[in-house]
Amino acid sequence: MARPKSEDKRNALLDSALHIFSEQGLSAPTSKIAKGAGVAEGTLFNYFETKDDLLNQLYLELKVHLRDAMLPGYPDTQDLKTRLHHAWNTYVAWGVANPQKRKVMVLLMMSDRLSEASKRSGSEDFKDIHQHMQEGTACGALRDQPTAFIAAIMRSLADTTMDFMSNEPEHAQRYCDAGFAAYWNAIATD
Amino acid sequence: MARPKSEDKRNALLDSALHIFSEQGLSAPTSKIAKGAGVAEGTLFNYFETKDDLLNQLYLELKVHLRDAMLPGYPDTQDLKTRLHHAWNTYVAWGVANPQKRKVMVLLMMSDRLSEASKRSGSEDFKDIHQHMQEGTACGALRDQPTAFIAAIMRSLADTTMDFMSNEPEHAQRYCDAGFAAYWNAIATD
Amino acid sequence: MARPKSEDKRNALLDSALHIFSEQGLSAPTSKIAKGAGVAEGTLFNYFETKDDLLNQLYLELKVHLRDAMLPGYPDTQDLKTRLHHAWNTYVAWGVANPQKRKVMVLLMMSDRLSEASKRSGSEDFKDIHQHMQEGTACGALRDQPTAFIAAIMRSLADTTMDFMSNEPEHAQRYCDAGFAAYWNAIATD
Amino acid sequence: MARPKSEDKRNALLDSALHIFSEQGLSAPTSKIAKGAGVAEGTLFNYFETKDDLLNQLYLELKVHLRDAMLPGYPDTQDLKTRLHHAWNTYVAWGVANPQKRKVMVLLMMSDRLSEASKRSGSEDFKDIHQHMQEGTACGALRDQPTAFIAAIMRSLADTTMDFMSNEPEHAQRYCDAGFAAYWNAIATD
DNA sequence: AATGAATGAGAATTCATTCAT
DNA sequence: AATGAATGAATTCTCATTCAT
Repeated sequence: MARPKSEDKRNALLDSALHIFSEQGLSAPTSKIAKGAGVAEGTLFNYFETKDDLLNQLYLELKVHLRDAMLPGYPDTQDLKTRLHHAWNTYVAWGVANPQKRKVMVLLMMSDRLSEASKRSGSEDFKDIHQHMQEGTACGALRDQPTAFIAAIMRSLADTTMDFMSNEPEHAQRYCDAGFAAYWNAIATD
Repeated sequence: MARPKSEDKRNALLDSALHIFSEQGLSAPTSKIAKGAGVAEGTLFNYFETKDDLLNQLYLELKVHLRDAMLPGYPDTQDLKTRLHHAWNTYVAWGVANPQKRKVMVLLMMSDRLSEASKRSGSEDFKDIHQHMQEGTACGALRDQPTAFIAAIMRSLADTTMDFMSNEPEHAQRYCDAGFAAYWNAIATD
Repeated sequence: MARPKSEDKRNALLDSALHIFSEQGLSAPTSKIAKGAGVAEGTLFNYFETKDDLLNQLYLELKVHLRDAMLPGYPDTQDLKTRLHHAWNTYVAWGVANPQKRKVMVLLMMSDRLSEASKRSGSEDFKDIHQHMQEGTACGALRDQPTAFIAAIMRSLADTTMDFMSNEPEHAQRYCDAGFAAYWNAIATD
Repeated sequence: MARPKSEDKRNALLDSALHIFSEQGLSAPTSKIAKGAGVAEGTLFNYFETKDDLLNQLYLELKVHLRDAMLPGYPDTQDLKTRLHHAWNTYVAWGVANPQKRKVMVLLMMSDRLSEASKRSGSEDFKDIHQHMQEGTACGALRDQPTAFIAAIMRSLADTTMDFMSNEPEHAQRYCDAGFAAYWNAIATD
């Protein structure tokens, strides 16, 4: 009875938000997002209570999308380097394939518009991955540092690497390899 | 003396902008900035044509400020590790001492409101420092990568390090040391 | 039975409107009214063409409700004072027992959203009562004034009285008696 | 320096608000009020922080306006009837001369948008007048009722009276006199 | 040059009403 | 008839910028 709230429209709105935020920043007006999704301005607020709600839900979608890109095929049983390499490669591949998603994710994390609940839920999504990375990191320069630090360093190195990959696509592979080599050297001792 | 526009006021405006942007983001209204500087709303536009102009000039000021913190005492003649350690230490010291400046600098760089001219001019300021870092980096995992990459990696590692230092001040020194060790391992081979 | 639109639903809507308007004023959204009645937003417009139509019909319902509270047991054959006392007592009793109805009735009358037809129809309902009050008012200060004026004055005095009764329930009876005494003195000479 | 905030504009806004509210109710849009005052939409918010602020300030202006109409020439030293007659006459004269002000005042008082502070301040304005009315009311049907009740009754009787005066201007004087006679009979015994 | 009032183009929402299901 | 998603005009308020003083 009545039209069901369409998952398509919700996705169209999130997708439109993604594109517009990546181009114009999070201050882009909701009217443009609605137009980009092909719906009326008011319709956006049928799917998201407020703009901030849209922001938070978009964040969670992105987190899940990234996790789903990183989790499959995780070489649980292999040694640390192999596991980290998998994390590195899947993260970089995701970021290179989804530059807008990566950019908006950063904008969101810097924006102070994410609720504590969203942040928690977003971290929750990555519990598995962090656990996979955790075991056996205990060597090298970062021997005594918390896993969060190791993970944050991977993230920052990978992000920097991706920036260069995007700017010089012809050297993308070289940067990717060098980036991981640097990361591995940074945290471990062969 | 005969200069009509007071340098003091300009500085007060930039300073106020820094504080307000660091607290409220770049979308903070110009009226608040003017108030924080103790001048009238309209006066701001005697010193900066537009809000974007203010943003760009603030960016350049921050870049120069950082460079002036990193350049003096540079151990030109010492070996690479010593030089990089100096860069690391001065950068981290600056960031820890000026968290607002660091935060606003990041906000500005992510904001797509910086003109190409500003970005170029900002890079220009760091030519010297990059040159100092450049010589003799040719070893380790990043042997064949451009200095810009090496520098960007330092920046990202240092930024991550500083985030942890701020969050856990009691372990600040440990993070700082571990961060540099990681960096050095990342790029060089002893 | 064969009636498609349910009288129950119509009543539920009017009842919900009453409660919500009394709490939030006439600008309360129709969606809340529908929800309060346990029907869908759109259903409201199957029973009332527009919000204004709902307002007008609610007004008429309230008028009838009040009349039905005042009419039974009217001491037609008694003297004026007795009749007016009956009118006073039944009106006050109704108002005290139905504060929401009284409030919304006032809101509606002040709202300029009642059609002429509704106003006329509402007055029509009170023709009998006015007639009952009319006969033999010809004495006292209001000797030469139209019954409508006498009735309006009763209404305003009773409303004021009820406001004080509500605010000071412990003195309700005193106010009620004093109010009627004042009214009787106002219009008649013993 | 700079344009001073003009008292004229503030008055034009309050005046425009008065006219528009009296015709369309308190839900009339601020844009119409601004237009009616001959200023830009945004200008309204230079003079009144919010629409509610405008409402509250308008209320206070009206209260003061009424008080200024009732206070001068108050026959302090005369007997009660004379004093009440003065109050009655000045109030009715004000209401008849300013039907919009009277209507909007009622709308405001019923609106639940007045702050406690405004209500208090509005009452404060009438302290003198209430005091003048107070002394020596101790007789008649309302002998034992609080002054507030006596005053409220005057107000409601006078309002009703004015409604009839407006509807039948040719009998205005008759209604006015009859109204006061009714009031006096209501509360006192000669 | 300095001031701050004035401006008006947005911005995020709300909501009566329509209409596909 | 009932539903509730979709609509888009309307609303309050913000803010970069202009301009009279």
